[in-house]
Amino acid sequence: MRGAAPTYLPLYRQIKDLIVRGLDGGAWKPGQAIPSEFELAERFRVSQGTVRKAVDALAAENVLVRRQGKGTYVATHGEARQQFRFLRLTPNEGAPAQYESRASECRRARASVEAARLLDLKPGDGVIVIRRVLAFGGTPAVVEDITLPAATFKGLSAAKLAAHRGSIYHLYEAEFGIQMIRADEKLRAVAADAATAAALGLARGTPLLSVERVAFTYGDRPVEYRHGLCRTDTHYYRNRLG
Amino acid sequence: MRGAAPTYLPLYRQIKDLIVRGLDGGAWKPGQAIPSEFELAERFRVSQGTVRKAVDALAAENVLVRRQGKGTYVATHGEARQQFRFLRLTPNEGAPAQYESRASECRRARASVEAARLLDLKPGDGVIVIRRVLAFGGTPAVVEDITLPAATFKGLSAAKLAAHRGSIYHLYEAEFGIQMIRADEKLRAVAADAATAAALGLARGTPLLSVERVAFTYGDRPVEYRHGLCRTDTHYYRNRLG
DNA sequence: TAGTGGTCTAGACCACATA
DNA sequence: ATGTGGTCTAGACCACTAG
Repeated sequence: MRGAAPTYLPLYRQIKDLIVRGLDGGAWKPGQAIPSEFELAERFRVSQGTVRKAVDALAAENVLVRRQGKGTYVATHGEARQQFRFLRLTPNEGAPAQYESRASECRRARASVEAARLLDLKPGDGVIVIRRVLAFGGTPAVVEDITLPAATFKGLSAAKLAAHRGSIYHLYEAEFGIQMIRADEKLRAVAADAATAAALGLARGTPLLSVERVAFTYGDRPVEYRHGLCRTDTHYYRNRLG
Repeated sequence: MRGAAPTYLPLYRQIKDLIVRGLDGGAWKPGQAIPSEFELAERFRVSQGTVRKAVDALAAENVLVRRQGKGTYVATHGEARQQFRFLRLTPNEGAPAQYESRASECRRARASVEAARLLDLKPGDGVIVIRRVLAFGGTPAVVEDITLPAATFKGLSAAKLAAHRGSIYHLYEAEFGIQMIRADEKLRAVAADAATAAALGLARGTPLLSVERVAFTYGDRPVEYRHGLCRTDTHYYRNRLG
């Protein structure tokens, strides 16, 4: 009679979903405050404690940010503090460095079978492919290809990439209203091919860290696929397990 | 007048610390149930809701495991379910594979400056160094060196390693009462040296994923340092950001 | 001083596991 | 039927921010 799904959805989970729907629909923009807990409680006809539990869950997922005495805010990639949530590359010595991004290419293409599967598209659907190089302190360290659904990122161009200051996720947020919430990555060690070696100023065959990423927005909708190749002699990929 | 530390510690945080101290002191063993929320509330002279919040925090850190209708249990590395919390290597196709561990070496040594720093020891303190190979489905895939404080793991031997079934963290838990809670890792791509290449049946210079790990027990005490080299043609290192 | 999130309590009731 | 964790509520008070 009963499947694997829960037999009922707790009230605070329903409230959480309502808040996410509001965020997804643009009711509250990144960086802005959402209504107070009591106001949301009144709106949804539940107690403030139930709203609190829903907001707690979203804060734990870094979707919302609580600030005592001020309010609860929609997380944004435009803050320095959030900058390193999706950037795990760290210099061997010293603090997380600044990086400069240079996009060498931004073209239209058709989704490969693989890209279509990962981005939940149909093969042949329009995509935008960006190739860029990340440099830390002037030294090129990462070459990556980013694949995006053209329908979602209509109008994205090399000029826009060049004009934007800040992380590319901030650009997605500011220009297209797309919030990146989480990502899955697959890491491998590979040998640099000739083109990549040249771009990074390394010998062909140098071991590089291959990072394949699928990033998701609200509701676990995949909206970005990227494949990066990183030199890891001057930097390492930090990770925390637990 | 006031430093960066909080001006006070909420009651539920104090309760949380008391529970951790109990776990650290062995009051409740891995796999066992801790007392019910009401019993803990009575013992600590607080309300059940306050205990709940403390337990919630520990469950979020995977230190405790809640089971509705049954009780709250101390997490253990002896369960298949917890097996993959610290094992990120995944076969390209199919489900997470079984792996076999073969320790080729288990010797006493003196802590290097580096190991001493990472494990919070004094240089020259006694350590145990284990070298082992992990094989997935019969194919060697990982070579790693594990460094442990000798004082904490007194009596660890090649024989014990060979005799133990299950993960090495389960061995730490079962034989030495050491619970691994979390770990920090540094990942790099490196070229296989001659010895590692031979051990893995690969050509010298093959790109390998280098994984340096410091693992911590209760109270963020570092008790294990390991350095692994993994082939990543048949497997990848999975990671989730967000 | 007012408004927000943060803590703490107490009690009622629901869902689940076990006997 | 009983005991456990899980949800929901209501109210009081604390800590922080801003005007």
